[in-house]
Amino acid sequence: MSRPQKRHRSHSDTLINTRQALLEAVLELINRDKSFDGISLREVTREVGITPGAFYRHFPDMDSLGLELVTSSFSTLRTMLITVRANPIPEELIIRRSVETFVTYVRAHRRQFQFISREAFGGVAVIRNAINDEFKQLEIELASDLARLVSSDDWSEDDLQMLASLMIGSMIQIVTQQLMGRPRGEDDAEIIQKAEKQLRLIALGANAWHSSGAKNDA
Amino acid sequence: MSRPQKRHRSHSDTLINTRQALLEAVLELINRDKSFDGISLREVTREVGITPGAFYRHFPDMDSLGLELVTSSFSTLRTMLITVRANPIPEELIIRRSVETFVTYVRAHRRQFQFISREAFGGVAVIRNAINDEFKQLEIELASDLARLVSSDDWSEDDLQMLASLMIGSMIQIVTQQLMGRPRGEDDAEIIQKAEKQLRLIALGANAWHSSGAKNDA
DNA sequence: TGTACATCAGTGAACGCGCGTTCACTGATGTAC
DNA sequence: TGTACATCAGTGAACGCGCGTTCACTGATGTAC
Repeated sequence: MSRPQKRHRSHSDTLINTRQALLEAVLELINRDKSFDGISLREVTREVGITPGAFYRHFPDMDSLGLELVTSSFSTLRTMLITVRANPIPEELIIRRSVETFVTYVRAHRRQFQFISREAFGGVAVIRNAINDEFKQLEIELASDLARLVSSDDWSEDDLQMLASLMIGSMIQIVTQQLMGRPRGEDDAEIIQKAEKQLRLIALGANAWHSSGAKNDA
Repeated sequence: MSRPQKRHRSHSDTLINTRQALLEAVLELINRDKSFDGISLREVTREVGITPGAFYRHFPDMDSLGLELVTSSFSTLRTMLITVRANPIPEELIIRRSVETFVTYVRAHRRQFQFISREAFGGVAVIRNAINDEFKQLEIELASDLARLVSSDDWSEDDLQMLASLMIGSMIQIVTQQLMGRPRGEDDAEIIQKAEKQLRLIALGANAWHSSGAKNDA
């Protein structure tokens, strides 16, 4: 735990560092079972080791800090998705490898994913909405990826959107289940296996979808 | 909004009523975009119109009140699931009717479902864990229901559990999407259609599952 | 029916505490000459 | 290279406020006789 600063820091030292430390302090406090809603500005500065007033050199208020955390966390999430897609994988293994990458990545960036999954439904409207806008965006991107993968005249735009939403939804479910388990989970293997099965079942459903006429009798 | 009491209430009047009012006040405050974590005892008593000290006549602390809210909300949820299963429905319509019932029920009990979906991933560990225990229980119940529906030697216990978890997960996803939309949503029809499609796709996947050998190559 | 008494939900004042925000300040750094 | 000055992250004290919890109390009700 950090002690109060006894001397003034140089500003080239800290202009970037303190700002970063404030962001990370919030992640740390969320990791210790707080809601963003329940974290005080003073707690955050205490964690970093600066006086409360110094907070205002970096952010106008806590909400602004929270919004920046949303942006940077989703940037991490996007990096992961690019990683997943970049590796050319034999079709046979695409689901398993994707799930493995995903679960590994979540474990490596535990606190950011914890922030997103906790605040996606949380009490601070401005942050909740920002997170859900980002998820909507991910769904749109995934839908356009899927359009390239399937023979697209079998799928309406609406149905692709629906499928993308189901997949992102399952992904969210997997993360939250992983994060809910005990911190240093070695039962990752179990989660991977379950998630893989669920995605495989969805893939089977998608396969059957375009040939079943199910899309037309709604 | 309630005004402060000017007279003492009789205790037969209130023994039950004030207690109920405290529970509902928390739901109301959550509906106004707070996290349980960010709601103060004084806010709750102010909402009800009693002095802060009177809170302790009904609950030892806020956490106890929260846990009771979990219990009563899940009792509402179970009642709904019984409603869904009770009506004998032609197989053809089972998904559509279930989704319709579900969405209607969620709208009618908006605040309780809002509480569950917000606090399921929220910052108060004791409440988050209580909610997730309840969800686990629902999955087990659903899995045993499914065991009766499918020819059960085609499905391992593990896979039934996996399917139940996927279905409950989709359900949660549907609720949160519905609650995220604007309060008096007339776009319920749109949500119903999307949710129905997603569950139909999962059903197709489940159908393909036992005949595909997918369950064996994990 | 009338009276004395026990029960107990709610009162209101008090407490010490942590909160967000403000402000004049300090002192290390980078820059201009 | 040495000096004077501007910049600005962080200080520390102060403010008024809402918080959770305690406690002796009040007064409406139900009950025993």
